[in-house]
Amino acid sequence: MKIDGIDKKIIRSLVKDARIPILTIAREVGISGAAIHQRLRKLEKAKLIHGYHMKINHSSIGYDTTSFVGIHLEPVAVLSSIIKRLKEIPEVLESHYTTGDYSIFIKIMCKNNQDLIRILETKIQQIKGVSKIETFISLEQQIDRQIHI
Amino acid sequence: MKIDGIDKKIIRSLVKDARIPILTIAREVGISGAAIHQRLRKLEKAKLIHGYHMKINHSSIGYDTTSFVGIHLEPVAVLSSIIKRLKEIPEVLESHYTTGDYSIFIKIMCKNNQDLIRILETKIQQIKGVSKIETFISLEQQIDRQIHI
DNA sequence: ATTGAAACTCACAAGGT
DNA sequence: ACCTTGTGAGTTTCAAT
Repeated sequence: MKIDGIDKKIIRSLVKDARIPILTIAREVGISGAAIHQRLRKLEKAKLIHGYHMKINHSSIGYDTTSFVGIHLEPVAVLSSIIKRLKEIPEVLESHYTTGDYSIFIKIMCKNNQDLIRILETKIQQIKGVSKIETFISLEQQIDRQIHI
Repeated sequence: MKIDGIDKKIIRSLVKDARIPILTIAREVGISGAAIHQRLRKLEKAKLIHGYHMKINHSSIGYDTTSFVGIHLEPVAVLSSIIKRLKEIPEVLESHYTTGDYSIFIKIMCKNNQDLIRILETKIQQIKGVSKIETFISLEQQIDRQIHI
């Protein structure tokens, strides 16, 4: 899959604002709307685009605590069944199988610190195979962006 | 700001697919397009919506290594100037000021492990005020989602 | 690959209930 | 808060280049 300068401009536009009209991109780039449309189909077909998503301001719906939790697993633990349990916890937004000190590393979003403690104690710690956890609460997020094309 | 069931349906639709036409949502919900349009304006005005973004399949553009890096700071370090330096590194996608072992916690996306090492050694470690870093490479991401409304 | 035209669909604003 | 309507704008397909 080759991506030229026009493709990059299309991608940059849509990364910034996924609801921008194709014709607006077309005018900025200087080719017809039909051409942009066709290129976009091509990019989607090549699976270069993962989707278009609205991002919610989580604090405006009462979710104010973002945290990262490193999870140590017991030697006998089965990863797939633990992931299945984690998926059932809606506050768990990301889960990574990692190198380093932990086996699983998750990003979790809770209403507040108390809510976080509740979820850690009554949900995460209860999962069979989880031995020790370590929590890092984000006091402030200064950077939030995508990889630049 | 009160959010009713219709608002939730609108939000869920757009979180899943930010380019879905308003009229399609209208037909699913069962009210007019103009009503959906008005509600959306209201939600945007209330800053409940952070934006609409296209998500790129990073591996299809050659970025295959996602990592988390815990950064220890020297006692004299100035946070704001370190963040400024981190912002200049395009591979740094998230930065959090955290409680726990580290002061700063970043998410970083690189082409491969060698690229990661290069960025850690020639960029992150070179920042004045950074003392020790600890790296967690994501071997697999099993969960990636937003908070559910 | 890109274009312009055609047919269709949508967004947005105004006025009414 | 919601609806209807109108119009300008956007989307999508397609034959032609």
